[in-house]
Amino acid sequence: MTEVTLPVREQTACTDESLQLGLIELLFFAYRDFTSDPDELLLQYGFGRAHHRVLHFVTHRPGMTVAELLEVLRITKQSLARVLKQLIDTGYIIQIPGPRDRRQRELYATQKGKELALALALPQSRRINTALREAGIDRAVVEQFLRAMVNPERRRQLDRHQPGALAAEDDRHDRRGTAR
Amino acid sequence: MTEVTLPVREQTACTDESLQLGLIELLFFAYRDFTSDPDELLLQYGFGRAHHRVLHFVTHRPGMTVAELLEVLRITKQSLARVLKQLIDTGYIIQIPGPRDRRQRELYATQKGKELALALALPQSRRINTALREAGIDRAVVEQFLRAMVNPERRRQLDRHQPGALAAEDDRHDRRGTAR
DNA sequence: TATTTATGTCAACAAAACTGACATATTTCA
DNA sequence: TGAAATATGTCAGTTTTGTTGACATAAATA
Repeated sequence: MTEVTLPVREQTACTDESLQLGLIELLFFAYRDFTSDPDELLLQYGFGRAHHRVLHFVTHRPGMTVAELLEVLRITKQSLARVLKQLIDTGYIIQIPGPRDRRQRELYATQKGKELALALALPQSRRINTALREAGIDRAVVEQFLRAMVNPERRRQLDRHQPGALAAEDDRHDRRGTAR
Repeated sequence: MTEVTLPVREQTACTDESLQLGLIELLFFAYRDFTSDPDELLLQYGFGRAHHRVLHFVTHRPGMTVAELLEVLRITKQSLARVLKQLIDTGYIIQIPGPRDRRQRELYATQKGKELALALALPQSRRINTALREAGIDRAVVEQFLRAMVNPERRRQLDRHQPGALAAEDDRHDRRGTAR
């Protein structure tokens, strides 16, 4: 029964650090419950988690192009097309031709879309706030840890697109400006 | 552009707490990168993430029954059957009839299975350790937060099955003992 | 003008979940 | 003991969400 607690020799031989089995499992359980929060609501709208993700990013990065959305979600355009089309057809998202480059489609959440995005964020936000309070931990501490868990290449994006930070849009416009 | 930072009125009206948009996104990005760590390895073995999860829990809760595995994973038996059968057929997991109840199948990882489970845990563990170091945070703090993120009903299971804790097996045997 | 780029779309496919139905062996209960 | 409940396995069909590959269109760019 003791040898099931995984080979300690290999563990120390490879990394001289502990195998974080506890945190690995906790991440699984915590994330599963966290994502299950909006599920019931999504079901009522006939949407799935893929729709949730698209609506979230379009709402919080208004004016995002299709290419930018693909890069954030890391899926193929064919995969995105299905859910995005549904969100557009049902009036949660609108597309407008890019003012500088008319090939691009800038994406915006409608009022209806913003309201749904908020309704989906509320239970997740409540879970996080409750957990922070119960554990007696400051938001910034968890934020630091999670940020460090993200691949370094991706962290730049996070800095540019802090939800609520307005620098993001300006930055995007700058890039497109200099590209001409 | 400012109204996109979501209706502050509703936010305060509902919960008097902040909408944790930053943490919601960070959880998405962090978990995605975290789960992508073992992907390359899994691909080489012709397995997917579903196999990873099954192998993980069978390795760290040896003697688990099919029913217990289903409860932890929260999937249907038809869904489990497919991946479990593959793991058994390829010699990563074995089944033995429960000694007390011969209808049950107790699941055990083979040596081969334990080795793969370890190899899959290593990159995830490394990411966690690096993140803790970079953020200068103690493991216990993150553990407290993640535990509080899990649905309260589930936390009991976590206490019984701390990876590395040996009380789990005894507990299970006790339960089955009294059931007769 | 020719090429590249941004987007859209068609078709086929795969992983991993689901439901519903039914079979078998074993245990439990009246 | 015989009937009912339980643990597991399996067949068949469906859904969601991802994939590849191919090709079309409009707009920008060299």
